[in-house]
Amino acid sequence: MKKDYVVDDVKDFHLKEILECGQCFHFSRTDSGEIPDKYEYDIVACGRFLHIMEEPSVNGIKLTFYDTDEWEYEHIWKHYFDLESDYGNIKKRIIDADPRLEKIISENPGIRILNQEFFECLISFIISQNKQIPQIKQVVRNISTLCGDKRAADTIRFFNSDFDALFPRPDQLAAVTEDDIRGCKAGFRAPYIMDAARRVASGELSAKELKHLPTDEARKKLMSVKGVGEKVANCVLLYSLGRTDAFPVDVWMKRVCEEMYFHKDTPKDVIEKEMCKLFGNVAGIAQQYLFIYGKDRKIGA
DNA sequence: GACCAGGGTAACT
DNA sequence: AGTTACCATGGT
Repeated sequence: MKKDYVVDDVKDFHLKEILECGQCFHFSRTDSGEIPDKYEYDIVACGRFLHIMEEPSVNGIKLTFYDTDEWEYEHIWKHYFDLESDYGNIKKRIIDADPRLEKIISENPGIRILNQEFFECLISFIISQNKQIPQIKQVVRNISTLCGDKRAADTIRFFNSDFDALFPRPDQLAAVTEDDIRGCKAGFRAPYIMDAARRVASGELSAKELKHLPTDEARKKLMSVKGVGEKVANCVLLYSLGRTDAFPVDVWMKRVCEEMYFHKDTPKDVIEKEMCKLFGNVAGIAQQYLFIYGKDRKIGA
């Protein structure tokens, strides 16, 4: 059994805000919630099962990665949780662009943009179209159970949720049938998922290639997949390819931006363009603070 | 039963 | 180029 790995005095970090702001779908809170400021989550990501705990500490928060060694933290989780980025500086740049964001950021100051695995992110946000977050999570779970690598029982301490498999690799998902995917409650998205899986499995579409392209060209290439439009492409760029200049506009962002900036019904592409102009290279991160702010307050709904 | 959900496509003007 | 019906499924 591996030891646990502890990281102390982490700033600008809150597990609940990071995981439950709609950027990822393969996790579950497992603690009772009875101890103030303590959180435990099971996360399935990066081809691994992780149980993680957050507690308050003197200067920031303390994270415990269970059954994790130093190599795994340094090479996998540090990047996944975006712990290399200076969110103090990022917040400053956002607030410089629009001082009204200071109050909005202060409502969820622990948000970070995860660096997710490309294939899972692509499929997850294809699923996301016209679905609510709890349903997206269910389909992601169903697809994992369908054809992902199974978790060996009792190998990870405190892993309490019923996640029984990893998200499938492209070849695993490409090998099942469209009806199998429909059986996962994917509905009309099933053929989209098959198309994406086959194109990634064949090597026609890859994270490595997309990372070398300018954001506009990478977006265009992603949108050549059936079922991937402007919004889904921007989510993949932001959440898995490190493009913080990508600004996804969903129903909530449309409502929030119309209330704060446009004061009238405005096309989504206009909103995207203007917000990118305002926030530049940190637009996608500004989007995340605005998204959860608007959703929590049901602005415009 | 109508309406909506972290939308996108195809078929219309 | 800009609008509109339709797409499965589950929740209110």
